[in-house]
Amino acid sequence: MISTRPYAEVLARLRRAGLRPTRQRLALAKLLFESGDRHVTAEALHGEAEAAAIRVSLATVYNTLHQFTHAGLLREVVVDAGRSYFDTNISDHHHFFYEASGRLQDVPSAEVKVADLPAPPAGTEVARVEVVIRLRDRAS
Amino acid sequence: MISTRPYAEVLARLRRAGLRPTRQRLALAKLLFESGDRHVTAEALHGEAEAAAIRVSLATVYNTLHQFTHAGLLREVVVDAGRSYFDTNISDHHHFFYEASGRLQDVPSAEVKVADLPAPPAGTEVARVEVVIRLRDRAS
DNA sequence: AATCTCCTTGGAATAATTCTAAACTGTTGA
DNA sequence: TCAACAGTTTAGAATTATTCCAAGGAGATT
Repeated sequence: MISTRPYAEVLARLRRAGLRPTRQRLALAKLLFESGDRHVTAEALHGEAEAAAIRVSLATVYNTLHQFTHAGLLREVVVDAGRSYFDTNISDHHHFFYEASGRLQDVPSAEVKVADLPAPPAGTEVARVEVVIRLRDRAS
Repeated sequence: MISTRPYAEVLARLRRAGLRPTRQRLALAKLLFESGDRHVTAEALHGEAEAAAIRVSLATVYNTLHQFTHAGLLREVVVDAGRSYFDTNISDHHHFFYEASGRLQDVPSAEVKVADLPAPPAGTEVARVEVVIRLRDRAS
């Protein structure tokens, strides 16, 4: 039964990433990774934690999101000035961005073909190619 | 002679965009549009203006960048959390982003092929497709 | 030149994020 | 089991980028 060991899975995930499994990290990891692919901001995750009666400071939420990102558990996506989104889907994929609502949505990499990329300038290498499809409400 | 009417060109550009050609807008437009394709932040442009002995407040730089963007003279590019870049190249193209230095560089749209875009969700239309090639320094 | 509207300004306000120093806790080794 | 260390968390201050505001200034039109 999963419910008898509710933290086993996220605990293993943290250990694999070499992160000390503290209460806060376990709780945040649970929120992040146990409900499918998500795109959260620090504020939003902090709000969820509060709603779930988990006491975590906003600073810790920021720390944790960045640590998870460095550990490869999350991906940071920048689409909106002055707001960072963290994506629990770390596989190769792209995004729809709803400009009106600020919502992000995954687009499987299979549904977009990016070809003929120019060679990276000397001394650099490609860290990632991001495709953002910005959507606006259709007038009509 | 161009030098006898140094503002004629930017003045015409502002008029075409329906923007009242004030001293500040003229000066900023000159900085922006008379040296090829550029990617500036508000702070950077404000610094340039100061260096050129043009007295403009930072608030006006922000106002102007947004007005130019709405008028189609600039394009806003978001690649870096908490920092907006304004691109004087408004033609269809993409970007290299040097993560180490925060520099942006144009990539002609002809050099990247994006195909098989998924259809935009119902009620929306594609405002723009942005491809950002994130570069890191090559370790070696 | 009068007038109207739009623009610019400095400074305060806001928002997102980072910093800091002190208190706390998971882990390790005895 | 417990001491002790290193890594973690915290509240609140600090920082950064940007926006807001109210008042004065300046293009445009007559």
